[in-house]
Amino acid sequence: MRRVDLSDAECPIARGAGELGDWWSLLILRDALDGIRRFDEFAADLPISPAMLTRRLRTLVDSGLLERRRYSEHPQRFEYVLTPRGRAAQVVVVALLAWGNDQLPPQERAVVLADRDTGREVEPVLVDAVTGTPLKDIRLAAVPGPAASEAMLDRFTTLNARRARRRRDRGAA
Amino acid sequence: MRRVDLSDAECPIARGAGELGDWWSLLILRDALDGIRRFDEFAADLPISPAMLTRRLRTLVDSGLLERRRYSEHPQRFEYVLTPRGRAAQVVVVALLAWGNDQLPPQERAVVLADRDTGREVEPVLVDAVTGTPLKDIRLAAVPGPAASEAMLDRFTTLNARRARRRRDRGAA
DNA sequence: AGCAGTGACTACCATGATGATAGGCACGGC
DNA sequence: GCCGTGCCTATCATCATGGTAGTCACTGCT
Repeated sequence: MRRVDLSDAECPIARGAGELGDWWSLLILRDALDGIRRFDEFAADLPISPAMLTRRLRTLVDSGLLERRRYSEHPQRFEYVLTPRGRAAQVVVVALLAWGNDQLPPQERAVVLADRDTGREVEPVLVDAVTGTPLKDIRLAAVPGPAASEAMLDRFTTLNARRARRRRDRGAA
Repeated sequence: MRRVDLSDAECPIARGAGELGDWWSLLILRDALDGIRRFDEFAADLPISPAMLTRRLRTLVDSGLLERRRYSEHPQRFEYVLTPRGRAAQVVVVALLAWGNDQLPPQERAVVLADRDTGREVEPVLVDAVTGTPLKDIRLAAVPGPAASEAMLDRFTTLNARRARRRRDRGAA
């Protein structure tokens, strides 16, 4: 599928987009998080052709999000279970859900999240881990981290220059 | 691009995957959130061909994430700025970043988030808006919401039956 | 022994998306 | 009148997608 390779991109968003940035992968991940494991279970839940499903499962296994595990010896049967990395990708799936639900009044939501133990509905928000402030209330900016390369630093220099120029232009106008 | 149409899917994850589920859209969105607006700015920042960029910008405008705005009359010049819905999609981009950074020790991160006003680093986590509990500490389940259709209810019935069966099997083994 | 059924695929193929290159077009400045 | 800039569009080979049909290794029923 990939014509452009993002797997070794420096930016984590680009890498993430490379791994999760196609709808079948996201949908399969959603199903896996819902407890679906077997080929025919995925096939029954998604409007996907078997050929496509085989391909997608393989790429997800290759990128370490799913593990192909034999659950029966005779005949050989396999199931696909989430790896820790795959389970961690729940943030992304939940973010997608939150984004979709945010635009709907509560009565119009077809899917919501709940605590499996207490049954109480859960409403996901992104906050800063340190202060607890919702990220919506912060003017957020991506900045270079400790491991940023020269090219990455240049990119941010350019971005900042552009921001400053636009501020000036608005001020002058 | 779409061979399967997810735009009117009931599940918000599927709808979201339909709109953001390809890597160029995610990357363009990232750039837009970084303040990039113009065709050639996008083109300079991404290894994308002009034809592809035109197509992607158009689909993002069509799905209401970007707005094509004229900023110069003579000659006509356009820029692409985020709509409110597009800005809201920041959750997804930030989740992608958080997922990628989570797997790296802090010194190896090339991009991090910061508060633009205070300059302090921000570490994004998903929590429940009501209790403030991090979602990682909750056994989460998707459940049908008020607007769930018959088909959606059936899907969850099947999922629950499967979960119960597996619990029994494990108990019996 | 024969046969339908299940689970998990693979082969094949038409069609459509992608990405590269090249070109267009409207203007402004020299 | 010509060059450069900004923003695209045209064309086209190649690759990915999605649909249909078939395979293969069993199991269990008759």
